[in-house]
Amino acid sequence: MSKPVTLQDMANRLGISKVSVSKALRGQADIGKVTTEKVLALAQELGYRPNILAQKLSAKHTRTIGLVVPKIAHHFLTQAIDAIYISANEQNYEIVMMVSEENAELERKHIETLLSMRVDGLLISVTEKTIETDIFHQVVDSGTPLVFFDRVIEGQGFVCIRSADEQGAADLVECAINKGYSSFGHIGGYQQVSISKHRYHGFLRALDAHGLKPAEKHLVFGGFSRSDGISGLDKLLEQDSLPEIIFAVTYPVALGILLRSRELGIRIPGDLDLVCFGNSEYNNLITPSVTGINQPAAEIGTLALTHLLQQIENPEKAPELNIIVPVEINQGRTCMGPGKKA
Amino acid sequence: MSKPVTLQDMANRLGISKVSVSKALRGQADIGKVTTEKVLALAQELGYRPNILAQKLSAKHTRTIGLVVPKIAHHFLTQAIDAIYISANEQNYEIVMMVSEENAELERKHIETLLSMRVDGLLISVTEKTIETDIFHQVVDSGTPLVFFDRVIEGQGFVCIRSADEQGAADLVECAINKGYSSFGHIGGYQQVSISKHRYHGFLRALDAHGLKPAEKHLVFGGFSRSDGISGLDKLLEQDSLPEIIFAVTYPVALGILLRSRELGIRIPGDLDLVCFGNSEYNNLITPSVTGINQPAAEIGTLALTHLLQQIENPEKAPELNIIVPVEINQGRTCMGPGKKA
DNA sequence: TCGATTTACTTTACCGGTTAAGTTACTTAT
DNA sequence: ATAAGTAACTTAACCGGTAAAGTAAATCGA
Repeated sequence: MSKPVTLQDMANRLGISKVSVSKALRGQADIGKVTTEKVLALAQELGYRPNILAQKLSAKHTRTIGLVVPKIAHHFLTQAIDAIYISANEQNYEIVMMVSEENAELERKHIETLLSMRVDGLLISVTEKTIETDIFHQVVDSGTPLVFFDRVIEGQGFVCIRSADEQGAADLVECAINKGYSSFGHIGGYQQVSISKHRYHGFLRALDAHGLKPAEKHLVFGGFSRSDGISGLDKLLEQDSLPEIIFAVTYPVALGILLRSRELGIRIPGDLDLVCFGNSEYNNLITPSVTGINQPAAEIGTLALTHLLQQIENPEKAPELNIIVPVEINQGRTCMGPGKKA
Repeated sequence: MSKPVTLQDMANRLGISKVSVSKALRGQADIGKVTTEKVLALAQELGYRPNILAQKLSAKHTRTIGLVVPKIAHHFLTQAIDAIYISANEQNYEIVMMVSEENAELERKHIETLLSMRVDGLLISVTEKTIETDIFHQVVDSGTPLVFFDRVIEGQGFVCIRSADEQGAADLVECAINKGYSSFGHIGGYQQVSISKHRYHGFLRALDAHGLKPAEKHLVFGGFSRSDGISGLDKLLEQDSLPEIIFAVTYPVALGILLRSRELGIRIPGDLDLVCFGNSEYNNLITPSVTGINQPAAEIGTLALTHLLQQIENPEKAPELNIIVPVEINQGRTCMGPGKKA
């Protein structure tokens, strides 16, 4: 349990000042060759490791980025986080990630902690329950660059990077319409969350463009997970009829629908068809594979970091910016045309 | 871009010393009620946030744990990480996670950085390529508590927490033997990695107990990912015959085998059967679902953190400890008995 | 009534680095 | 010969906190 070696320790041993040691380690020119080599050798021998806390305390910036995500066991986020870590590493920045567990209060607490750590910037994907936005304004006002990604807060002057939720949903529904479907249902997310709203709007827009309208009874709103898909389908089954096809707000919701329908003997595709926003690495292994949307998670993560670093290096207050990254349709076997089995 | 407020700033404004401000903020008894309230009010007004770097610099410990994982887009690890974050948060510890990307050199670099950050302890799951162990010994020798989880380093005096790899593999293979299989292949991991070795040994032990032995040509060793399953199957196909059933070292490897066999028109189950160590949340949606092993990821994560915190609070050098958490078989449809289709 | 407490602060020192501003001996240019 | 440089260090000061020791005024006890 020996205390770590400090500059002073080494200085004492060599009979020089700690500043000389510090300079020698950093290869500054005003330390003699002989001394420098002695210092380097001793550092090696004693296993000297600079105290980063001390270094950062006197430095102007910390080369540390705070990352706040609602959860990590989530296909999209996992990929985005991965990309962020990789890019940050390349740029020699450290990431301190905190998980808000879909809890707005914890999210706030984490942000405070990260500010206290004097991170150079923050990357945030908000919880599904975040409503208060004053903390985010505080962050920006205090001069800390902030970029939202995926789950963003729009219209309040922030920098936001997200998937083309509305356009993607519209394209997907359009694609279904072109295959001949005319009766659509939606199992959506809470409407205060930006992605839920966008996806629902895209759904309505595409239908509207073809003179279609979903039946009130075919619309259900809830959370983003598998269980919400299960309960969503159950709610639809309480009605007197099912739509031909359901647009699910997330991939897990679609899986919930798939599972529940299997239990109930409803064939998908055939009795009921299905599209969703999102995908998973397992999709081409499940039967039926779900027709959905590929989100460029890695790209969004990298882009978010890039924009953040840009702000950090360019310390003027960034104006509101909404970057919307296009998505693509992933053809599965749950949307083959009305009444057709795969 | 205003500089953050410091104790000194507030002290100047109030005409008292910064130490008084510090004490007031921490509610120490030797500051008068009136002053304390003034300080609290001013702190609120100015949005004071203590500089954690400075706090930690003078404190003996940092209440920070370093976490090093080989990757995050990995079912088991994602769950374990999640559990670690949750427990750490409960215990008021911060986690700094670094991702080694299955790269031993990066792993080493990350560990150095974490030590430089003066973390109170380290939680490590090693890369699939880690061979050199001197850095880990350095960590322990320097007095920093260290706990390995999942991918551990055994027999070198460390504290390790992992799944019952050998027993689980043996049980799984035993179960297959009881269904009538007698010709086994293995697509395994690099043998320097503990879990690869254990799973392979469990495989051999179960076979041996029944007087069976795998053919040399039916053994392939490589990495842990889907691509390794694909290339592994390809290697087996270069031989003159396939085994009846393959034991894959991880779930992703099993998926790789599944994908490749589908491409090649090899029916699983039927032409070739399959079991593996591991599982995923999508397994019961995949056709065929893979017969495998459920690992208690969250439990292992929590346990690892618990043991680490125990060491931190109890600073005697921990003796070697190997905690092996039991696993269970998850019945899928890829091991129904020799030659049977699901 | 005077030393002993108590109250409410302040001063000093330290955590382990970095930067800026000296200092000293040795060269070099004129 | 002497001002001016230069090489190789050292000292002082700062980053923003915390702990320990010091101090002055007010209160207390016998």
